[in-house]
Amino acid sequence: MADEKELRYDPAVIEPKWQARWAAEPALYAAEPVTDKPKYYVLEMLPYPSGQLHMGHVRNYSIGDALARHMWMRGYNVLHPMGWDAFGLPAENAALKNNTPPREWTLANIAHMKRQMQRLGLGYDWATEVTTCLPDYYRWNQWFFLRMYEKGLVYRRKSKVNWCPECATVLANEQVIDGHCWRHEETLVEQRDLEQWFFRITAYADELLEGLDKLDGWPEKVRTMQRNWIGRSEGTEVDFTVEGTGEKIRVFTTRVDTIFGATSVQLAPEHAVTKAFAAADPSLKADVDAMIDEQKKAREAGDLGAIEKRGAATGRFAVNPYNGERVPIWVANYILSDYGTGAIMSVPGHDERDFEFATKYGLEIRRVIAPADADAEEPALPFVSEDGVLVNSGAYNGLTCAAAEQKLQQAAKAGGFGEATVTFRIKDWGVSRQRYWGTPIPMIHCERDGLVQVPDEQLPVVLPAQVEITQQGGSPLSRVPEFVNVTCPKCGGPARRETDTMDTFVDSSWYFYRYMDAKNASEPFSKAKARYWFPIDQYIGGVEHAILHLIYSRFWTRVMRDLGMIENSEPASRLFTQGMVIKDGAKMSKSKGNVVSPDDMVARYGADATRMYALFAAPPDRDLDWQEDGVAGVSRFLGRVWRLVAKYAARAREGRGQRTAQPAGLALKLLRKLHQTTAKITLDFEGRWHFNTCVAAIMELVNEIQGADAQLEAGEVAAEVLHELLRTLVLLLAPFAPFVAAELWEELGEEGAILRAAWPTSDAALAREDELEIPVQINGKLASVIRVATEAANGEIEAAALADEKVKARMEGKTLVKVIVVPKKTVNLVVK
RNA sequence: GCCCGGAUGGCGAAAUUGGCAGACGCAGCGGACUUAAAAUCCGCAGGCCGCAAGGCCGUGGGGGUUCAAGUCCCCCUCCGGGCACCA
Repeated sequence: MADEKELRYDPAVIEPKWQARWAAEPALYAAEPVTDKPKYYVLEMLPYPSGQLHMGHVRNYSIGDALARHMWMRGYNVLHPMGWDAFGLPAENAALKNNTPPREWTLANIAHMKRQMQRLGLGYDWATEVTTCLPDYYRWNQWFFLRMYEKGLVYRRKSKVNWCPECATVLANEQVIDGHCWRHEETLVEQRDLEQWFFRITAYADELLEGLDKLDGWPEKVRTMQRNWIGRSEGTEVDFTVEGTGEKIRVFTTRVDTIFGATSVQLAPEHAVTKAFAAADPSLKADVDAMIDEQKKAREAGDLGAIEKRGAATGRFAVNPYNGERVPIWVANYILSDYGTGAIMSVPGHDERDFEFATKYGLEIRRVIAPADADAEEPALPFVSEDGVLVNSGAYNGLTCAAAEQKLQQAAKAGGFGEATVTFRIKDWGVSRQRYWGTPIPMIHCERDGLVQVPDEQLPVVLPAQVEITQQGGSPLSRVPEFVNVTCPKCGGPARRETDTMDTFVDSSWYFYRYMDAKNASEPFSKAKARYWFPIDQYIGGVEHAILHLIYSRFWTRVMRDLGMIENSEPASRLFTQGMVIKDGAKMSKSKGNVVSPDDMVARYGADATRMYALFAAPPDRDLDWQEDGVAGVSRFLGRVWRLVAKYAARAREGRGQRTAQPAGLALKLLRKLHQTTAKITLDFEGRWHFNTCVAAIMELVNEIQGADAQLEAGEVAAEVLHELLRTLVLLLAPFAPFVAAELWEELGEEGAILRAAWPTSDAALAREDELEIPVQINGKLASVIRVATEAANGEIEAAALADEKVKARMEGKTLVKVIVVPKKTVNLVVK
């Protein structure tokens, strides 16, 4: 590299060179088998193979790769895998558009994106690659489905489901955002009644909620979102009896202590009792139909709250089981049939909404809760409080709300007209999809035997290759007779195969368990490996999966635990959600035309500069504003590193080995900066993750070394010092710019891969400054700066401050009132 | 409406515990090198006043606590995200 030409930093030369070397040496990035070594599992969310990496991916993977490389250098056994969330609708759309089979399209995209990742120098263990659309993976989806079916965690039922006309399939609740399809932001989701397969995620609702409290390595934001989504609500169900018919209306309430104040019962428009009443009353039916329509429209618009509250009296009455009182039954347009029991008791005295409704329709408003403090003035109604005592409530008068709730629940239970209960907002996970490109559901419909499981030995149920993809309703698989027509495994008679496929979120709910044992043909993964590798130490991805993928994964992990396959209850002990990549103030998107292609960046500035910029431009948890000039700046910086190392590499090599002499002068100054930088970066990797300032710190270090170039040229610094400086600099750079680090490592004459070199340690004694600059303030305003010994006593600092010329000048004619010395920080002179 | 973030130079940002606001980089300006340009290197650079020394102002706005506030407390504005008739 002595020759002039090679002094130029050219990523287009070195990056392909190392890319080829790494490809030829896959063991470099491979995890070791289960050992005594401490393990570190760092995982980035696997991408959907759309065909192109975008900057959000680059950012996500640059963070994960930096961490993985750092942990490798810290001596951990690191698992750092990558895979493909490869089922899903875009492949079918592409098939319609280009007449390419989904499988071909998907696999070609994967091949391309894998090359992009390799070009970026991301250190993945490709031997563990998982591709969810291949039978060796999705057979285990089927296997899990059957195990869950056996445990009653899978069931089939007809119900109201979300239907996206654009996708021509059903969506899970989690995939409906404000009434719109999560994939088609413009498309309103319709409600349809369909027979569907469900996973009983609600069986784990309580546990999923409680687990959040212990997930302190997860962002509070994500935990809050999940808590809201699960929406646990403790309350009481109580049966009111319809006068005349004796029919029961079960209401759900969180405030059974206010039940003596119930002055009406209100039904959802779609409640079964409503339907019965409406059938006998044409004018009521018209009202109810209008309300159903209203709710449907509001639901589709994603704003149920926008409906103006209204109701219709049914003319019927219901009896309160606690006091035998008869109250009118109403139908109201804000009561939802799918929450609680679809019926409520209305207590206008102690609930804002009920108060509003009762006022509108002239229903009775009654006080049944008084303030706990008997001397307090009677508050105006509605009085919404749980810190009161009951009044006008018969035998329960005088009890606190909490005590009354208990007694009332006991009475309901004893009287057989109700019980304490818990209601959740979360619903079971609808997993049926009427699409082709997904995991076939391994069930068979037999006329004689009903639902029959596909026997394990017949797995996988393979997706047929030749299928006509259309936009018409019904699964494309239902039009493949060879697929549909089977013999019943039980009776051997003719039977029909299930033609729905599974939601692709099934694939991503457990893929991270497969990596550690990706080739296992006899089980999803080995239990021993799971015990070693799980939970994931650090999971990294976008916050957009806070509810979808991350709640399904937590559910699935618990299911596997209860199947005896793993011992952990949570998939990941730490979660990091990186910010979005934006440009010109908006998230990058094709429609906004502000997309920056990673390929372009790599071609122009190299992978190192692109990745390092992604880490440098903002802290990883914040949004990042992409500015191409910034990438150019990072590229220039790498060029400076390159020239610096190249210039002194020969001399540094002469100084290989342990530095012995106690450094002084310039050597001390430079080594001090080096050890300070090492300490700072090491600390950041341990949790704070401000990689932007890590890069800045390396830049400062390089500035300092380069600033002494003339003295270095003059040989003022010993070869061993030069060696330590450059060698450590390259090590510090390695997690952020792996190509240039690898090249310079070799240039410095080091043997072996830099990834296997030990992360540098900081010598605290060397890093410590022996003199500090201390600002001197007068009345809190900066007056001067003094230099004192680091360990100077307060008295010395004070004396030095008072002796300072500038300070003296400012103190002229003033009286010193008080002196505050903060060691190593500041001196403040309070004067009058 | 409720819950989380956020607001700092022309721009991206930094300030780990309350202790020199603006590190690092971009853009800009000046200089060196060059026939010239690019590249590179050196330097300047929050605003206002000033030839300068220096002074005053300054972290969305208002108030407060403190010797000292970007940082803590109260109120408000704006931006981003999430939730929202949930009984």
